[in-house]
Amino acid sequence: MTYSPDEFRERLREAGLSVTAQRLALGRLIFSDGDRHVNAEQLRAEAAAARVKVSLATIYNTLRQFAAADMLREVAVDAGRSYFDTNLTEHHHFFHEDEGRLEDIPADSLTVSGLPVAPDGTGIHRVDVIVRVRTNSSEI
Amino acid sequence: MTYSPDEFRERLREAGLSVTAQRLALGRLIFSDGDRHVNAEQLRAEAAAARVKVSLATIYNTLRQFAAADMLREVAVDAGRSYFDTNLTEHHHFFHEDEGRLEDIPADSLTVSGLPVAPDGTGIHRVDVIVRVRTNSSEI
DNA sequence: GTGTTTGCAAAGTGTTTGCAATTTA
DNA sequence: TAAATTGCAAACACTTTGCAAACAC
Repeated sequence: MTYSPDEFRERLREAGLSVTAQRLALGRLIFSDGDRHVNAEQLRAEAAAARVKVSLATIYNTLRQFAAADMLREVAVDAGRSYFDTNLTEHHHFFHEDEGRLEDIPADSLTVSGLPVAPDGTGIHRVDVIVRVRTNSSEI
Repeated sequence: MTYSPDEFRERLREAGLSVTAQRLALGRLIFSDGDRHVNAEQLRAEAAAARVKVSLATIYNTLRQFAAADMLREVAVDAGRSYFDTNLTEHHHFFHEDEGRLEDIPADSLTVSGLPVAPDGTGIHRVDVIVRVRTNSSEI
């Protein structure tokens, strides 16, 4: 996902969030570069590198708020950390277990067929496919 | 998965784990009832209910050791908790988001086709399909 | 001006670890 | 009796929260 500065302000307003320096700065870091995956710690490092002054608490709150506003999608791959994806279209993920890194798999290169009916009283909210990959042990 | 008492002792030895009262008791709780999903907190509650004396630290260590010994498979569905599955055969999961509960989807009722090649230098370790379901909002 | 947001530090959750006492092999 | 395991409490990683000061509208 990518927003123009104006679109992004607009998007914040739609979400009922006021336009603050922190949200603009984090939004720029998160959304300026096409589809990507972030977690709080990475974002803190990027903010530091870009000399953006934001507290870690605000980073967490912002990620949560953006996810609640459907500007980010949370991806559960690791019991330890939360990852957020800027790509909101249907697609799946490679998870590099060695590096703790996510990579998109375009929706059309992978098909889930024969999806079972959801158990009684429930409806399908989402289907996540995580292809866990590992670095090949070096060969001769 | 289910083990007879002797099989279970044997399985522990294969894994290089000594046979202790705690591992037997937890093993009984985990593996006595066909395929199931556990997390540490649930197991603690079950142990308490069964008047099994085990510390929470031992529960965590045991779950980790059983997973390392391929007696359990860890399933990542939630950034908060770790879930462990006794079903080691190929299959997938419903995750009941409202209840934080896993349910098996038999392997043959769902097919993933067109699996992409793993990125250069990596190999596929596992493919996890999580079908996230939610309780239907009550209708009129 | 009023309500929202920020940042800090403190608290919270789930998990791991150091170490003395206990148990297993 | 040597090595492994347990339980406790302390430490840990990640995340959330309470509240006063700062900011948006």
